[in-house]
Amino acid sequence: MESKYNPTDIEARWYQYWLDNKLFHSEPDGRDPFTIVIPPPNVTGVLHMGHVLNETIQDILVRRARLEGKNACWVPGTDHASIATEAKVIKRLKEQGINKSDLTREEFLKHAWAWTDEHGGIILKQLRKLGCSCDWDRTSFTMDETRSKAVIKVFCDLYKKGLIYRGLRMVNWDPERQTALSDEEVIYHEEHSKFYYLKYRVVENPTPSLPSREGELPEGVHKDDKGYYCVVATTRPETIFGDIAVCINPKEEKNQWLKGKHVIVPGVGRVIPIIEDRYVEIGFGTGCLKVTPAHDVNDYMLGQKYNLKTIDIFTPDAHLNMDTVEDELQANVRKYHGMDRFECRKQIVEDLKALNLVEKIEDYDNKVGYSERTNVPIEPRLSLQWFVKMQHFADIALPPVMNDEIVFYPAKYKNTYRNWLENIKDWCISRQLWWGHRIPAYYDADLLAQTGHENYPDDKIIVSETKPEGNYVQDEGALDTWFSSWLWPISLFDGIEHPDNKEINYYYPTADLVTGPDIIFFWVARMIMAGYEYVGKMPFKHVYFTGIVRDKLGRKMSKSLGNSPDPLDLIERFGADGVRMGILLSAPAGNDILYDDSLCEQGRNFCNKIWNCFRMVKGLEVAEIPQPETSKYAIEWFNAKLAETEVEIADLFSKYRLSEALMEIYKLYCDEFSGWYLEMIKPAYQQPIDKATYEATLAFFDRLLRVLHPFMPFITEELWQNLYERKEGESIMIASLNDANGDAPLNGEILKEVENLKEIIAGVRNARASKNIPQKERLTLISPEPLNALVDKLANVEVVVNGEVSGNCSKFIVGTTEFAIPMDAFINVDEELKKLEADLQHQQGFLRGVMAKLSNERFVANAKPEIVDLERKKKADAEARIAALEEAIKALKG
RNA sequence: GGGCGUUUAGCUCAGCUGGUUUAGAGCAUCUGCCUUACAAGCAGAGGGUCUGCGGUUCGAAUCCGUAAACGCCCACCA
Repeated sequence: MESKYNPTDIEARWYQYWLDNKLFHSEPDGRDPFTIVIPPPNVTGVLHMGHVLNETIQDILVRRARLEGKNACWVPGTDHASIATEAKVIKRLKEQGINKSDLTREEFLKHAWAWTDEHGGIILKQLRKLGCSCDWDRTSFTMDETRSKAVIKVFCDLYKKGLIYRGLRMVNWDPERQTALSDEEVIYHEEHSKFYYLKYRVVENPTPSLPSREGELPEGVHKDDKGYYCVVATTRPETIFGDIAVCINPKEEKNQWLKGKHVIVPGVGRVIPIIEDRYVEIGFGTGCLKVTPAHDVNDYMLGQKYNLKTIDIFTPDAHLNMDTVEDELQANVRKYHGMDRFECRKQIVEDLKALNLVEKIEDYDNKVGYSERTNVPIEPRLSLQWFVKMQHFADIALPPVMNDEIVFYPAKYKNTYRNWLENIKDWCISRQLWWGHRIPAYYDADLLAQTGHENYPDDKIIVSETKPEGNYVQDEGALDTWFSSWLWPISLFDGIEHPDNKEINYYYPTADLVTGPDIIFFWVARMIMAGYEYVGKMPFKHVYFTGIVRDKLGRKMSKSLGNSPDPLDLIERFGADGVRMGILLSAPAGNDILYDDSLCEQGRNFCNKIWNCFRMVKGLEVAEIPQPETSKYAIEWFNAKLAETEVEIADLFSKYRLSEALMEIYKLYCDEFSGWYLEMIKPAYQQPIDKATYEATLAFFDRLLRVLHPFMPFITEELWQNLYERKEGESIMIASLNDANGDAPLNGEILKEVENLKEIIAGVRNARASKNIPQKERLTLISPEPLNALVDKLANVEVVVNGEVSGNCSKFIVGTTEFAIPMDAFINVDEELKKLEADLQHQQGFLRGVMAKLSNERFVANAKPEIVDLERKKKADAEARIAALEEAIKALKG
């Protein structure tokens, strides 16, 4: 065996072995189920560090459950990612010189499926490299037959229940992809923009009393050589073509003079009324708000309230459409026709400046909504869309999380969840896209020709899983991707089409969901809703929210920054086990993780350490010789240590503190097993080991491997297979933790004893280190009491009980016991004194602290008796130590 | 503008209902060692007035209040 672990071949070999033996596959049986459904990655996506974190955690949970004897089932699959995939397909078509608009829906879908087949599933292949133990036989796709049927059935069902409706609403419009988006798909960015103060001339003459003496105008009243005007501040001057009113707050003093007047939209010439509504905030801006009902959510609200007309001045791709402006004004606005909205903004401001209709321009920071997918500013747009009524769903989904039937890790996300559900808005589920589940709504073709979509009567819409007989046309829209995702834990087991089937009854509710907090609304909340609506039960019992993977400077990993390493490359360099350890090591639930390659390096080094432990153990020559007492003792101790750590790890698992569990195991291997146990039982150079010790050591190794296996599946399988003769088909994957645990009682006494021995040994090593005495040189250790022979073995000292302490000695104290190492040739009295005195000072300080408490009557009176007793013991111990130190110092000086 | 979270060693974090030898881990650093499993290693060491201020208490990193910094989520101020 090489002295370095070489993961590449080993990983490929064992993954194939697991596949060949169908060890990932699950069927319902008599065991307890443990189910995880994968958060389906985008079908055409590639593996990034976020996936590595997420999937590693899931694999750890699944593998652990398997070792615990549960029937673990991890269902993989991919998401069709409607808008993202459609964008990629369009981009590719463009590269081939094809425009989407030149294709029919069917032609486009052919291209999309071709793309999906070509790129789909790459990410699932990559998961295998990571070691993920998914049940690949169950691989699903949100647009495969079963999942699609479920989506359509649910749509029809909710429509029948009156929970889905069609309506003309102001929605978030993505002008790039030309589709509606849900509120959740809009991301707001703070932006440095401008506040444009525009002059709206007042048509009527002001009341004669208005101008004050000496030509001074009251606040809010403006006049120039062309007459009176009011000032409207806006961040979006390009929308003035759609202005239909100017709104003031009826209570605002400075704008009283405008009541009942009309003003002229600058540059456009439209005469519009001044309206009054308390919505306008007093004191903000000029107090005059331009009302553009077609292009702003609040303006739309005002428009509805005052029955204003709407003029939509944008095309679906957010270019100016002047055809909607009144004929008599066309001459004024025609030049803007077809302009891009931002280009138009510049132009209109220039033109208004030339007309002296711009009062001023100020810098202004405001929030602008961007499309999550295309990163283009959202245009609020009035359009006919499909919605899910959400109040019902909020009502059924809130209580189980708030009362911890579904447990969130970390719990802080309960707040976020509640906040969203308590302010729930209806969910816009229709998208003007082709790639996705087509909305199963049908319109009578003749009637539609007469009415158009907007005026088509609702009661004539047929919503059906199959196309109705006759001349019907189907709705052009597709459904939001999340409308299929929210069914995922149910539809994976065909629980929508066939409720009560064997699989759904066995695997549902699933055990854990592992996902990022960024999709708590998109996905987690909605799955809970669908779960209760369609199965009547929660979809999962625990939700583990991972953090966001950042680089070591704290920046989010992104393609554009180029700070995201390629996981496959990392696996190549450090091994999958190393990468898994690296990503997990500093990833407590909910905290962002600052990724750095050095973490994977630590993972790789750990693999190497385990590898060498194995080499050492298997390299031992076994002989029929008596077992040394020290080995017997070491075995007894390590048995207790292992049992203690196993309990600790189980506890950490139950709290989902996986990185801490891994750290415990790491220390168990490196410090306890390798650093202490193996040194304790190691035979002298080129000597054989006795059989009993050897067997016990192999058994320990077996247990160690099992407890580590969920974290590092490959190296543990490799070593486990080589530890004993194994039969074909055997695997550590399906070994049982319980078998390995045995029923080792926790021997607390020996654990304490060995900690004490370790301190004594460390004391000797310390003395050696500071005096530069090599390990080979045998020393004498004077002890007031007999010591376990392990001290001799590990510290290379001859223990003399109550030997005479004369001449120069290096002294140290463990607990309250003083030890001395005669070493007159090497001693430096000054240094030794310094050390002892420092210790003495520390002890005295400590004692003062204890005494302060004990001499405080109120402490003695109020504190719990056991606490007081403890302080008394501390006092006694400290005093004993101080006495020992003082004596040692005296002897040294003497 | 609301809400939530964080602030402990150079870095990343534990420290659960206040008391357990005057704060722990891993990494990094420093000092010795190529010691017969492992230099991707071993043995040792240094390093923190627990963000500031105030309070409760016999006793506070821990509970309460307050301030600051950072982060996240939500919200229609043009």
